[in-house]
Amino acid sequence: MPDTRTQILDIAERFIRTGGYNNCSFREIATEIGIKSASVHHHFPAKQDLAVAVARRYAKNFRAGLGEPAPAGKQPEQQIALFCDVFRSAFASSGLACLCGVLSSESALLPERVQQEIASFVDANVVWLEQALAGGSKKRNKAIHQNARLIYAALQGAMAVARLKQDSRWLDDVSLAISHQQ
Amino acid sequence: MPDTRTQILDIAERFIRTGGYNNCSFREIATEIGIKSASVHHHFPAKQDLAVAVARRYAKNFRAGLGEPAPAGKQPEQQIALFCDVFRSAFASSGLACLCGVLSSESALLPERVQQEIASFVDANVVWLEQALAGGSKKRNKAIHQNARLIYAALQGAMAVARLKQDSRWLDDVSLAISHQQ
DNA sequence: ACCTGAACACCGTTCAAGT
DNA sequence: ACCTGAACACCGTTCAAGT
Repeated sequence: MPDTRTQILDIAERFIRTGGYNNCSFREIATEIGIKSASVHHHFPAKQDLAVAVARRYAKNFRAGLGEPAPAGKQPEQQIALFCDVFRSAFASSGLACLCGVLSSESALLPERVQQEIASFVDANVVWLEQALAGGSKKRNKAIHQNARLIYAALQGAMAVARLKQDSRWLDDVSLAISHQQ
Repeated sequence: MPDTRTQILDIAERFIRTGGYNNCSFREIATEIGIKSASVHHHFPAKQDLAVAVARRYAKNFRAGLGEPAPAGKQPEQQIALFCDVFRSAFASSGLACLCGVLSSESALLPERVQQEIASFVDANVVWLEQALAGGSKKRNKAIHQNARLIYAALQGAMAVARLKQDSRWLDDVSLAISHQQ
């Protein structure tokens, strides 16, 4: 049995990745654990503190899963395929979206600290993709820069539509289109 | 001065495109117009009725803006550029996201009728892109199918990040990457 | 047809109080 | 340190009542 703080983070992450910031309620978290909502505030004073903590933990796990920096000595195609597979397996196993994708599209209603946390996670992902596309070398050019953004944006968009239509083929098709253009 | 119903639709669309479904409140709409929230329910009995009406009107305007079906006799590159520009000019002029992109990433918390409305709007967009990529001919193949999905997903994702970072270059970069791979 | 006030169960947040 | 009950202003929704 994880401690209360970890339970709160787990449940909050699930709520946010399911339906966004407003779908994550202190009262529902409390009910699921079996405490009162005021007790959740003891661990995370305000909702933005909880969201920032969820985002930090999520980013750390995501980076650990990918390997950081992008593992050298592999072909760019393999690394890009690995990146795509993170999204595809998340959808296949849990149906949960990327925390980042959900919160990005809600950014206007997020506290600024939460926005900044999500923004730096996006940056980290794009840097990873640029490393992967450069194949471990130091070269960076406009094509790599734009292509990394394209891949990241397309996966976020495809994840959203796959969840909307409950159809993993959207993620499959976009992953294939990405790999074909390498 | 538009009628009350139109005012409600206008304000609701702005709220949803700013921060999603939960960011759109009957009470706030009512306050902005100068009536009571119970009066808004006279025009739209439940929130899902309002959301469906907003989605229908939005989809109609979007299609009218693009020209439907994709105007024949133009080069695919020009038509794809046109599609990208819809997103870029929406961001530049109003900072508002695509209604669809916002609601897609929240789909788990939407009433099913709203989900279906958004899903069919996505379909219409992809069909438009497939027509554009096929250059007016009847030919459809896997590459066109996947590419249309890639373009749509990438623009939705890029819009989300552009709003998160308040940086239109994300949309510019992704539009360029899309045009380069044609 | 259009609007309102009042009620209901929800929400985040605060705070004094308990252990 | 961790939890609670009670209060506050918010939310969608309903409904009887007004014009």
